[in-house]
Amino acid sequence: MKISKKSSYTDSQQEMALLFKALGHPARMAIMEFLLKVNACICGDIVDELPLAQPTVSQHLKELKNAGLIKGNIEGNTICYCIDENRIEMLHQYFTIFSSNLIKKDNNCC
Amino acid sequence: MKISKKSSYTDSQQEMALLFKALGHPARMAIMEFLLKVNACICGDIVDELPLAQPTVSQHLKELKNAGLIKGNIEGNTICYCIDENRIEMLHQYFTIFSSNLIKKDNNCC
DNA sequence: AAACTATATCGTTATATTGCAATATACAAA
DNA sequence: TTTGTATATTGCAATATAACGATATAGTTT
Repeated sequence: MKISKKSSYTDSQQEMALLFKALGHPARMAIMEFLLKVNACICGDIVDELPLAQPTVSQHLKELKNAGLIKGNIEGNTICYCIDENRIEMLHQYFTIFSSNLIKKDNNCC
Repeated sequence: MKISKKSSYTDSQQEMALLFKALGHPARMAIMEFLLKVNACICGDIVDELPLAQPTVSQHLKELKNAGLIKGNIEGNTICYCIDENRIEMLHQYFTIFSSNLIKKDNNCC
């Protein structure tokens, strides 16, 4: 091994990676955008909307929920899902900061 | 099969998913943030920075490059990598719009 | 040209993800 | 309480990803 090598990644890097990973599938992007479009919440309509079987949708919803990107609320028979605004704001902030750090600098290659 | 079922995802959903997927790994987040930190460009220093072997880093760089998140410039013996600002701006924009669409609405559940 | 340096590619192994049929759970309605 | 509806879980097969040693490529230096 060469010289140093950091042993691990920062908490932030790991947390952000989990968020991005959750968004890193077209079906989950479609779910997020569908939830955005239909405003409030929805449950099994997502199954009708996507070209996927119910268990597969359920699994994708679980992943989005684990990442904190959506919330689910049990209402009798159904479960009402909606986007967690805080998480979206977090992502928005991340790129605002990233972007402004980029602009300040000047690449001397590429 | 129930009623309709859209056959596929939009181009945008697929493209964004590819971007997020590329960012969905702590090593690649670390590379992006390292490139941001060191301002200009870097090549094999990333190998020293991360707890990964050279082929693994090379592979992660390739994925980031395929997603268009970074650019690589051959300079004699070395390759100088840097962030593609346009792609970052695209991501920033995405969440700006997403976020503003969210705020306008009022969830009636969750 | 030979040796060295930086990076990419190949081949392989281990692990994770995706998708779904079948089944379970839990509530609702009859 | 039986039937139906909505959702989750399980188990499995197919595929993708992550990591890395070995090796290839390409430029640099001597």
